[in-house]
Amino acid sequence: MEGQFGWGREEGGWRKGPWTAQEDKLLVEYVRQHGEGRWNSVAKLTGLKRSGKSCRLRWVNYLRPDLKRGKITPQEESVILELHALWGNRWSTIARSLPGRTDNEIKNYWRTHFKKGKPSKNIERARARFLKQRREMQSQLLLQQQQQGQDQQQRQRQAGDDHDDGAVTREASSSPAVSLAAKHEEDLQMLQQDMDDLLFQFCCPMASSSCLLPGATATSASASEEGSSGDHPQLDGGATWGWGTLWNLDDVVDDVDGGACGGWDTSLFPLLQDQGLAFY
DNA sequence: AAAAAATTCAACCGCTTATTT
DNA sequence: AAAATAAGCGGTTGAATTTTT
Repeated sequence: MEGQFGWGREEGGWRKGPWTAQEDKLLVEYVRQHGEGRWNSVAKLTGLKRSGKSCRLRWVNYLRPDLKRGKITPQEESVILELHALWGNRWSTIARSLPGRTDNEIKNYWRTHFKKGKPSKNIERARARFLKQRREMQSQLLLQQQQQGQDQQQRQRQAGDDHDDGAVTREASSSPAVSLAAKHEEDLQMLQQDMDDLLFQFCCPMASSSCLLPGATATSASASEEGSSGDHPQLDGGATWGWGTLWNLDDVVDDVDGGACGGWDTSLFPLLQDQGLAFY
């Protein structure tokens, strides 16, 4: 099928380009026998003419059995958006929260769907999903509150049968149920603010001054749009998207050891927690 | 119907970080 | 302790595919 093109020929002893089914088979068999790792010995032991680097990449991004094939779901997309807002282009870190997805896949997804300069239908769809998700959370919360209110009234009535006073004020100030609800609402409000900021960025690309991150400075914001040299960074009118401010967090979030995310209140992202996804 | 443009994504590269010798 | 090797990461590329004109 291939080989007739320049792509896929040998170079410096190593084959390059797309993998054939036979090559895949060899690699899979190697991993079955020897486990993951020691990629440089794949060539020695199997005769496969691929560099260790290439073998590792093929395994990690394509052959691994725990990979989830198929399209990114709306839920996954939400997670990607939230985590990218948190961590910027730390694709592997983001990937850790999406079982079965590779950093490469997420990176590709982000670039094709949300990269600046491509304000497309995709963004509109994402926006619509954001709004929908928000509405759902809102109504859910409302329902919860109503239910809690009813419970409370009931309890008050019961308490009122014995002692008519005191119970109400105590309830309001120290009941765990109430403070929990308040906390939840606080979280929701903060999330909504985040979403709004995000949407604002989506809708008003030129308004780059606002920043989600406490303590983030605008110093590097205008300087370079995430490092990519000026190939297609500009919108038709010459306006650039303001992502730089939002996404380049390396200076802000200094992960001290192994990608730990110091100082972030994870309750800001209830979506992730609801889905049982891990924070680092 | 076909040519052009846009999109997708697997695989590459160079660089950094971790591990081994 | 340091040099060598391996693994990991993020940016970029370009062939194949899909969509638009």
